[in-house]
Amino acid sequence: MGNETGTGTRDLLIETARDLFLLQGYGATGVAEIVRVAGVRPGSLYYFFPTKEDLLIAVLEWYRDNIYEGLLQPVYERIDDPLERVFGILDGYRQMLLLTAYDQGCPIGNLALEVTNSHPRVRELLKENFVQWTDEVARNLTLAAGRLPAEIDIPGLSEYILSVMEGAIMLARTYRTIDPYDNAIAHLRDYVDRMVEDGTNWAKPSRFRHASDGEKTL
Amino acid sequence: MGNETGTGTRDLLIETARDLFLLQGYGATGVAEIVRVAGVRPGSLYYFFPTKEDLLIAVLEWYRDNIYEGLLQPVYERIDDPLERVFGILDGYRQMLLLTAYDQGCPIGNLALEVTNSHPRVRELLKENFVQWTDEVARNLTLAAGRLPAEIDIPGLSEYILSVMEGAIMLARTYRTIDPYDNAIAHLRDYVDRMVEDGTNWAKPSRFRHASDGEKTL
DNA sequence: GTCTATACAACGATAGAC
DNA sequence: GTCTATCGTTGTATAGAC
Repeated sequence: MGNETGTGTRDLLIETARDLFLLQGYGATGVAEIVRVAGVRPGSLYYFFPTKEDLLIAVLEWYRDNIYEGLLQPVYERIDDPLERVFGILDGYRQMLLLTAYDQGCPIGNLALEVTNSHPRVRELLKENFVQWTDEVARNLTLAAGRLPAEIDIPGLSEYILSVMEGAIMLARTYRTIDPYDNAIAHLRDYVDRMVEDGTNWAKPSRFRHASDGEKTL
Repeated sequence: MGNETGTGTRDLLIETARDLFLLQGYGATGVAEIVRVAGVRPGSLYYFFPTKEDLLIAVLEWYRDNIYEGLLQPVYERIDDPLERVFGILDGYRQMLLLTAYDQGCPIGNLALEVTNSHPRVRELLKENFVQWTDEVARNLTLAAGRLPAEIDIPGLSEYILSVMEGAIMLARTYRTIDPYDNAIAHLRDYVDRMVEDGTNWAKPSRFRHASDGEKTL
């Protein structure tokens, strides 16, 4: 096909590299393989991306710019409750693990551990992706703030949720079973439930506590 | 130097590879670099390890066989309380992040995400290392069982703690700041505190709850 | 913007003398 | 068990015609 700007080829290369990086990692994916799978010649790739790292940067920018379509929208279509939307996002990663037989985890998490000692711009984009994720979770938690304790540190809790998810994916992929992921999310749910039921929370060495029972069908 | 069994060279190669894999990853570390840093010739390396992957396996076996000396002993020397020993282990990773300026995370976690789609024996050893870690945490939690709710699922909680730690290391290394790690451990502490103070826990959809106050200076 | 052809270094691994 | 020398492949990246 080919259009006047060559955008089609550029996007094709980004999407091909994205998929291969996700499956095999950045270092294990060769430029030759990318152009072969994309059906493009090396000259075209290096026309758009002077180095392989520039292609990685474009992939990370793609993830950053497509979080809604790829991650949030499918969940938000099914779920309205903001707190359940957070757990819906987590369930999305669970489905990915099952569908790919643990071959694919979190794209950003994989790259984070592999290339974090790399070029500054890459780390910057990894951070941007993580921050975008936690900001979205925080937005949902804010919408659910009525059910959560007033003094809750929503950004901190959001970041904690990301930590749990990334670690749980790591274990599930290593064990080749969903159990560690389900276990981790169940504990996370238990933790949030305690906050909801409790009216207290926060991880700082706060030790103020008061009984306040009550059933909750979160 | 050189002894009759060549064990010295073998161990030297394992330790050199271990350090380089930790700093740069498995794929990014070349065999040529390993032998150069170790001051050994390629012929010697391939005498002991037919392939690079065999060397990786030896490194993972090293971690498995040295968890006490490298990880537990320094903590257990300072801390006696079993529950605090768990948080002491977590603090060890915190010190490593700070001392290496976020260049080094968890050796097993790094390799887990990088080579988990690799040879079965490698994944098996990654799992052995994780299980050994969670078993040790579970042992400590069992010793502290008097303070924890009776119905607690100790293996599940131990695995959850590992998930939190691995994810938190990932974020701290990406952000190049200790904040995400401290935030995650603080939330974990809060969660455990709630169990200790509460007398209830467990992440299954159990919703039985009963008040039981009491101060606790964990 | 895309093509063919290829440069040049690094890769894992091996051969064979000692 | 260790040495030197090197094989064959793949890696990223480039040159220059079209």
